[in-house]
Amino acid sequence: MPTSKDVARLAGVSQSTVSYVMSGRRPISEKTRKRVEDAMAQLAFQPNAGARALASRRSQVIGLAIPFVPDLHRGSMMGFISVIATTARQSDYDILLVTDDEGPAGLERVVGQQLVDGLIIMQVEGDDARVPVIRNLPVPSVLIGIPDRHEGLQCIDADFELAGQLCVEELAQVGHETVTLVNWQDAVVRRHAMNYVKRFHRGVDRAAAAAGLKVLHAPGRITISGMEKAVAKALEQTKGIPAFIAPDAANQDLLVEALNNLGLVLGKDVSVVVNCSDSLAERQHIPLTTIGFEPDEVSRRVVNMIVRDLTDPTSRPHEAVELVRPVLKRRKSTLSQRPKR
Amino acid sequence: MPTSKDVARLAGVSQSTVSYVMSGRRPISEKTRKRVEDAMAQLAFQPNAGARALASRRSQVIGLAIPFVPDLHRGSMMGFISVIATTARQSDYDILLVTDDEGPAGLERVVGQQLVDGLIIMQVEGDDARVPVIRNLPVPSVLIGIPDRHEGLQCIDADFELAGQLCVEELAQVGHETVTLVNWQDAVVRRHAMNYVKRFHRGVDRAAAAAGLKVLHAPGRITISGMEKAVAKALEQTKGIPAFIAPDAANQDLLVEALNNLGLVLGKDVSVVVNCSDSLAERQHIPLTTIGFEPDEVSRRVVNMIVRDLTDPTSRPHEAVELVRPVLKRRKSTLSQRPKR
DNA sequence: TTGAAAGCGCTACCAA
DNA sequence: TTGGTAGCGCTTTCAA
Repeated sequence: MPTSKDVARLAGVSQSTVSYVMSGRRPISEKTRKRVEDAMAQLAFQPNAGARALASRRSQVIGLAIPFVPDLHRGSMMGFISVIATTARQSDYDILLVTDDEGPAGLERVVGQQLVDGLIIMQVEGDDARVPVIRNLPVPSVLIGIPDRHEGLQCIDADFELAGQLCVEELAQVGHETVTLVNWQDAVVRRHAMNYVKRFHRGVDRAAAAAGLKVLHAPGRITISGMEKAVAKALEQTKGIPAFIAPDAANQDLLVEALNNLGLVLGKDVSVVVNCSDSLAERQHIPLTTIGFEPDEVSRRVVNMIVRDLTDPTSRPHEAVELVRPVLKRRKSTLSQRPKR
Repeated sequence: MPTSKDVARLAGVSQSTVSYVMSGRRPISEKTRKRVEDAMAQLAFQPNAGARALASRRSQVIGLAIPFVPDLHRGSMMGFISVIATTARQSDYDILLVTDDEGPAGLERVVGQQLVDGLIIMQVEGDDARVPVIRNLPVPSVLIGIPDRHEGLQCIDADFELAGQLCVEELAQVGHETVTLVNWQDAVVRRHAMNYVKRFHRGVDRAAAAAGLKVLHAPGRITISGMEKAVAKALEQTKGIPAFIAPDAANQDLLVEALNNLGLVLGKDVSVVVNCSDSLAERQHIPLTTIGFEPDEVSRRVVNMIVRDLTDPTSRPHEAVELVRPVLKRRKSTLSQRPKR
């Protein structure tokens, strides 16, 4: 493999000139630049990453901490990862995976070995063991998800509170007076209760209070019979035409099925609005009014945040919480337009 | 950050001794080893990856080429990635992502920069543009999927031919004389026609010939009405109780729905066997007899293949095609036990 | 069983 | 606008 020394010799310049042509860190005359670039092309030169990292103390690699148990959200996760990797490349960074089964120690390892210049942490929970660790790491990191204690950290997440609010407003607008919020399934609640689940609920409750709506809370059943019971109970306690908000993807199909089984016609006898917490694109097929997020946007923004930290030497450890706006997809046919008063 | 020089000083040995303690490449007395290890622990020493890569000419990183368009199989993909990363760590390798949108050039880049010691290529198609490129790369690589021309390459894939065969045998065993094979959806066929689609069909056709069954081919519709037409047509041409094989996940739900709509009772009026090309685990909820693959096994084996290449200096570029056996999950209730003769 | 020292290929400082 | 050169932190040969 050719080295920059070979390039320098062929171009008749010094090795440092070759280096400066690559980095652009000092002015080079058009003439020598051309000679160097020709030589590089002729030799098919590629700079050695290890040597570069050693000399410059920057690896041009970002560590991406991926969740170990991808049974929930597994589909959307993939979208995040590939967009993150693609976006990182645009700024000349590569992505190295850090799996969760190494635990927080994995983060210390890749940083300690100076394999990575920074970290992106996916699926951050309210009380996440990785958070105290990254606080003490000498590299910048950006979190996807908002931990309870996030002073001094940079986080980005979907705005679940706003999503909850929009769901309610949508239903209030067509005249509903009572809405039933179907919770996430238990596994999710257990894991993320203190995080986005809470934020979504808060958005729902506040908007309902503001609009004078009553909110019924149904548990997030994962069986059809459980769901039917929950729906029946909600119906009893609802006056006027019932309305449902179902944020958990696993429950959305069940809810529709349960309503069907009970002989309720969507958009006529009942309204349903769902929140797609993960990927909007993925659940396009659901014929419901949905509020979801563009996963690509989160990915792009998270990369931009860390790249800025990595390239801009000023403005260091500043706290920032970015919330990504949900996108509403309205399907009129699933909203009952004439609720009884 | 402490260096191996610092460790050496603290332990009162030379830097080379520290290096040999880490690599184990030469005998060290128990006494000095202890001193060095204590010093390392005391300083929380971590070797600098760049320096190590530069000096040893091995980065201990494996490049993982992930598909750009993960709309199909997106869920299972995630499982592959995390298991690959986890398994690689057991052999002290990290995983660097190479996105497909850099094209084959991305592979040349990471190898040329000596960022990676080897490559794992996911989702290889029959006629894959990356294949000619990796042939000329000076590092080992392992493919997931089998390209048409694979002389001298190391590939691993699910055994789709065997899967097709098992589907047919399962139906033959309960007495069916005609089976209808519902094709993959068009998008998949277009992309993978020459690869696993063909292999699955071959398995079906051969087993059918051997058992004296007739095979009807239905197109892989993606609308319910299209599916109903296809089913109706299949019924006309079937004598005895009809049986279906539906390998494409997207079609499986549709098929069941279409059968329902036509008033056919699964396991009584009709038998259905499906192949889950991607992840067995993911589609456990389907109440059908399925033939699928353990995605984790593919992932583990692919990593083991490349690690062996990377660590065992002998036995180089050898061709190998490993096929992973499908796993049958039988649900008696979905197989009609008394077909007419 | 251990040490000394020469690089690995690049960056960046100091001069010119 | 360019060149010379001293490292970056590790591995590995050569000697002892």
